[in-house]
Amino acid sequence: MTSSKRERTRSRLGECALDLFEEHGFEATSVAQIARAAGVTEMTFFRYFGTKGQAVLTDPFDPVIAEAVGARPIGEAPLLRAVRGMRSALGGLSEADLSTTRRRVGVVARTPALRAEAVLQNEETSAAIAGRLVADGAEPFAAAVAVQAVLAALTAALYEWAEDPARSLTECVGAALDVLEEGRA
Amino acid sequence: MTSSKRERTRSRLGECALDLFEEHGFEATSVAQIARAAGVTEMTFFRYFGTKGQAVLTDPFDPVIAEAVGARPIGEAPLLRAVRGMRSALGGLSEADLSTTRRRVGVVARTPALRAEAVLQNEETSAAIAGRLVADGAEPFAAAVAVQAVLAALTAALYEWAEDPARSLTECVGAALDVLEEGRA
DNA sequence: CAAGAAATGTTATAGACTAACATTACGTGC
DNA sequence: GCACGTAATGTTAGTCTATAACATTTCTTG
Repeated sequence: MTSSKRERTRSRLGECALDLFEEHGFEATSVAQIARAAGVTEMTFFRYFGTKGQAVLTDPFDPVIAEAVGARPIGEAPLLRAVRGMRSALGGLSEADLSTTRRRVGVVARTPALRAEAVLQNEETSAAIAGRLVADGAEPFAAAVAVQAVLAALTAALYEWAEDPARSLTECVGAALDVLEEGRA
Repeated sequence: MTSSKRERTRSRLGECALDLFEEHGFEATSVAQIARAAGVTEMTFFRYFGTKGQAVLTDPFDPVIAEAVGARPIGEAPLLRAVRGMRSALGGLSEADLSTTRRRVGVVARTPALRAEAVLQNEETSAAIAGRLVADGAEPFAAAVAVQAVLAALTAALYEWAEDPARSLTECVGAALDVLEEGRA
């Protein structure tokens, strides 16, 4: 009722894609297979996802982070603001509802083509956050560098989290951000 | 004698690809066009470059950096060691012989698919540098995070350098590394 | 239940890449 | 300089991602 047909088809495609990618690997599963598993046509798949990879590259973090970074005091240096904003953003996420995210990130972590495609996703997040910093007076290039560095650290943390079942998300991300924050002179 | 046939064909393909990418854009030029311009077959192109993008993704920096990072004192924190090693590595490059590199980076900077593919190149560099840090006692995850952050900053600097003809390479890279090292804006 | 809109299907096409096999060009010893 | 082995290139055929134009079905709402 609350979910339209469109939403249901989309999530069904996403789930089938994730299942197949985990079972056979990303490269070894074709869009036709995914579509068939979801009961639709190849064409329909591409109406929902621009590329095969985007079926697992939907990032739930992106919207949250920019806001948290913006909430940090304006006086802080861009790098610190980005680091600390991200830390608080991820602290608020419950580990529970992240299980499928973990599966998705795991597939990405194991697939070169997906790791590559993921940076395009990151660029959008990056631009949003950097824009926020610039609006508060930061120099554009410095802001861009700071944000990209922090996102690189976050990405490394996500891949670590997805592949080591023993570590929690906040643990991995926290450790990664520590490297950036403490490594300063 | 100085250059085998293989080497000549390879560089001819690379030059033709760069020319065509600059003139028509990466997406709008087909491998068939590149091959024809270089006087060979599509098939031959793929014998030299695994993908269309690799024709312009040959990175001359990768070999140099790992060594320079390794040369930094072992006591430094991973992030600082990576930052300072990279700074000294690029200081030794002459701005003169980097003109085609600048053209290549420019094409990459303007093309999403190439920016994405470039990270796979970066991963190899990253692994080499991180390996060096780990061999000197750094914790693996911290080393990986530090190196990836520094490479993200370097990449941002390279894109800036390629697109702003007024700025020098050392200037761009130096400014980017300053952000990581001092956090200043 | 009709009528418009949203979702899906059909067909056709371009282009990146792969594989198996045939052919030409190269360089090295004699 | 010539034969011979090998490296380089060509040929052909195919798979798969992605796009476009057009037809058809399925929802939804008055």
